[in-house]
Amino acid sequence: MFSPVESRRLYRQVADQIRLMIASGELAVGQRLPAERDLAEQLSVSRPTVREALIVLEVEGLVNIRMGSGIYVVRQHAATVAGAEREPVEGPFELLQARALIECAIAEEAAGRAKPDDIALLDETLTRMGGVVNDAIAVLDADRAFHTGIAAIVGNATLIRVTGEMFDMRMTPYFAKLASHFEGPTTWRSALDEHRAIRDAIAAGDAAGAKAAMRAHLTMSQKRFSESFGEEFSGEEERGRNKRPSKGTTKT
Amino acid sequence: MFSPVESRRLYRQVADQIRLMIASGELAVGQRLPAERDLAEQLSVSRPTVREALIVLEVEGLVNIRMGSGIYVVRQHAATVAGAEREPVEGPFELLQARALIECAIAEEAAGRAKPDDIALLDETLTRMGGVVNDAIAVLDADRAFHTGIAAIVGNATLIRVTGEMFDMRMTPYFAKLASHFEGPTTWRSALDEHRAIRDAIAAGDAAGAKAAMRAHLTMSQKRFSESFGEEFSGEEERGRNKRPSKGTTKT
DNA sequence: CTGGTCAACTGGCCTGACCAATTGAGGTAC
DNA sequence: GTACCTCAATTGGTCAGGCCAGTTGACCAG
Repeated sequence: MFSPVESRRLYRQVADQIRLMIASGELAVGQRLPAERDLAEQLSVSRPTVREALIVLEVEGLVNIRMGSGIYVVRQHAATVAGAEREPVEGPFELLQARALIECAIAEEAAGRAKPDDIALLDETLTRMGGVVNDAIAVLDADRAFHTGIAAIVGNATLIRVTGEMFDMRMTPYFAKLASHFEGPTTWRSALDEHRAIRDAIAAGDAAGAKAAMRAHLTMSQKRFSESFGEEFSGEEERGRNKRPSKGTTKT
Repeated sequence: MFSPVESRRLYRQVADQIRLMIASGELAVGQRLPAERDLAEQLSVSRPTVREALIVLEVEGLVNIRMGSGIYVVRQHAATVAGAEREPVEGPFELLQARALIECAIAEEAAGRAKPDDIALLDETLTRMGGVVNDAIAVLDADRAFHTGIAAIVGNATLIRVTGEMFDMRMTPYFAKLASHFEGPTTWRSALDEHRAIRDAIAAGDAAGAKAAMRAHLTMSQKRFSESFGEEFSGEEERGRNKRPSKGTTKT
């Protein structure tokens, strides 16, 4: 049943093992897990380690921990789980491709629904973005606001959230490292122009145009990205202390 | 309604506090956090509690814990968080609408790329689904495999993940409780028929047909849903950017 | 200046204990 | 007999202190 555990980030291995038992159905949905103390004994680890593993599963949404009662399986499939350790799975290009497909559909839909208020909101992000092209952090924020703002026009919270999540994924260490090389006032101004084209198409109610403009924008992003791919790691940023990305710090 | 407190667990309060400091920029991206022992002292809690909070943030992808070195801020936006009892899950209706938009675009794209192997994979999920319409859990699994299988045809890991995540969202306690009332062998057989229509359109390379079939499938899902419990969601319709309290049941 | 060693961090994990919430069995009043 | 109450066992939540292992940078021999 429960087998002892090996090495390397113990609580994560414990989490993996329990996650596997849930996915395989060995632990059915709704079922109560053994008590923390029992789990610790059966896995030959200490209770704090078991607790840490269970907290991981709780954050992932797989189990529900109820004080004084027990730990219950709430669903079978490991859902989201933010970035952390999945960089080896999805590369920047893959991400941009996915965004192109999804955000094009959103832009297309938004073109038929936009009201003056919505356009005003987009304009706000555009002017804000134009004023901070030299601030790497603030401009990213405006960029994000523009993309989620389009999703907001459709009026669906899920779309807004998914759009934001995909945007945030560029913040993985590996991605951010690359981005720091090709992002600059010049490229941001290009992106801003493309944003304006999208905004205009949506404001005009031109669904096909909005879709095309969004596709062009994300395609260009991809292009700007690949052009600076050759010189991966040439310099370090201000607070960087010579730490290579070493893309496997927490991969399991 | 009764107890808005929920008696927040300590490590979650600590996690919230640190998360806030990151979001506000007080802790910049790339910066190293104080050592666990120092954090424990500054926050007047024990080190295990700090550790548990940091593990939460690590799973969420906000920080990167490096053994022997320290804890580093990776990114600023909280984003995802699957959320066990996180009620901010959008309503079922909203979710299906988002899925319609995104999965239609995916189906459209898949129709132009499907190879025999891909179709065979879809067929496998269809036969499997047909054999277990009476098993509430197994049929859900086959359903999921079909939808992610279509995303897999496009060959983009991000799309597969997003599709699976949106599907899994129906597993929230609130959603699952409602679903148990309208899901049955009959409705599953209807869904299976709609799946077959999607599969046929993709196999035929008919992009527009695949898109239409997927839209029909998710629209029908929505309809089946609202016919049994639709009254509860009659208020939220398209274009409705309301934020329904919809406080998810912490316990069922 | 170069290369290697080592000691002071830092996180990883453990033992053992006590507190607080939940829950159900058993007792009491009606 | 039923309804309510009490209370103790069970379970998660938190704390304290300690040792081990990996990381890092200063220091010293060459």
